[in-house]
Amino acid sequence: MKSELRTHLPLSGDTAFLLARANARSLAAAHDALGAHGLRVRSYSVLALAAAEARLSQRDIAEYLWLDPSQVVSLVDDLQQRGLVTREPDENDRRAKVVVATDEGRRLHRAAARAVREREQETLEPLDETDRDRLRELLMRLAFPL
Amino acid sequence: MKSELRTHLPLSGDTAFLLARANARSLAAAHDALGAHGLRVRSYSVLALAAAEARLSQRDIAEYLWLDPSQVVSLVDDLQQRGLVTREPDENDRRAKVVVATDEGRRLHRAAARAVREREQETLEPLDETDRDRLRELLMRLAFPL
DNA sequence: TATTGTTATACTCTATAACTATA
DNA sequence: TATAGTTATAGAGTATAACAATA
Repeated sequence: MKSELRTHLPLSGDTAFLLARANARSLAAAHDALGAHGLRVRSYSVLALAAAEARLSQRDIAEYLWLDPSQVVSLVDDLQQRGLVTREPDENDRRAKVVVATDEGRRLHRAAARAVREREQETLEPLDETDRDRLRELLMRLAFPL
Repeated sequence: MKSELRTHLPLSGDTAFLLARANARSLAAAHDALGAHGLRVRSYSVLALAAAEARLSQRDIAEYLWLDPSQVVSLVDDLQQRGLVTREPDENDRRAKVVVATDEGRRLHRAAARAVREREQETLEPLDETDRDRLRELLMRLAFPL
């Protein structure tokens, strides 16, 4: 990078810019780690929610991942065709469909999650353990306000 | 959000996920603030670099914003057609083109930057001043490692 | 009437390769 | 041979509106 930039970084006053750039590095690493498992960031995220205990509907998943419900349809379609998740009827609401990971989906999720965590260490390398915890805590409050 | 989710948040162990979700909120706010000024996040970012002192080439801009050089072409095309930036020849390298903001471009940038900063306060509302500084410092190290 | 999942469509963003002019 | 800018293209992501089944 140009030396003038190093000394006076444009946009660095905008937290939004720093977030975006840090996120770009992080996303690239995650995408890279997931490729070997046949997943992308978004399909991995949906699979992770399907593997959770909460028995989430497609609507829940859309809200949690900040996706449009129509996007969740095709993501679940894909995972279902690969035998990684199933759509189960919600007993309390016949409109809703609960997305649940199959055994194979759970196995893949565990392996992929491990890969993501390992690769994440590189992105987080500039921070020591204390700073990583601090960052997670701050991001948590931004990501889930209230 | 479902109450089970509030107590045990899936994916919250992945810093990448927290970054992505915080960034999604932040991006939406910035996009919203910029709309009134006829800018998007990416065109605003390019304009901000053109308004900086460093006299950056398109290549510099691409690297700084994590964009492909070919994307910068059309972003600069658009800003140039609107009279907000000009392409100036680099005296030291006749291949390169320096992107410089016009007076009108500088005015728009100042107004847009103000709007982004104001709107950003809402996103950062869960954090007090000390935490905001801490977050910026941590993100800076992730965004610009070395 | 409102909500869930779905389909369809258009638009933006991303990734890649090739070309030209310069270095 | 390598780099800066450009063009072209395909694929992924995003935003919106409409519809059927159900609440």
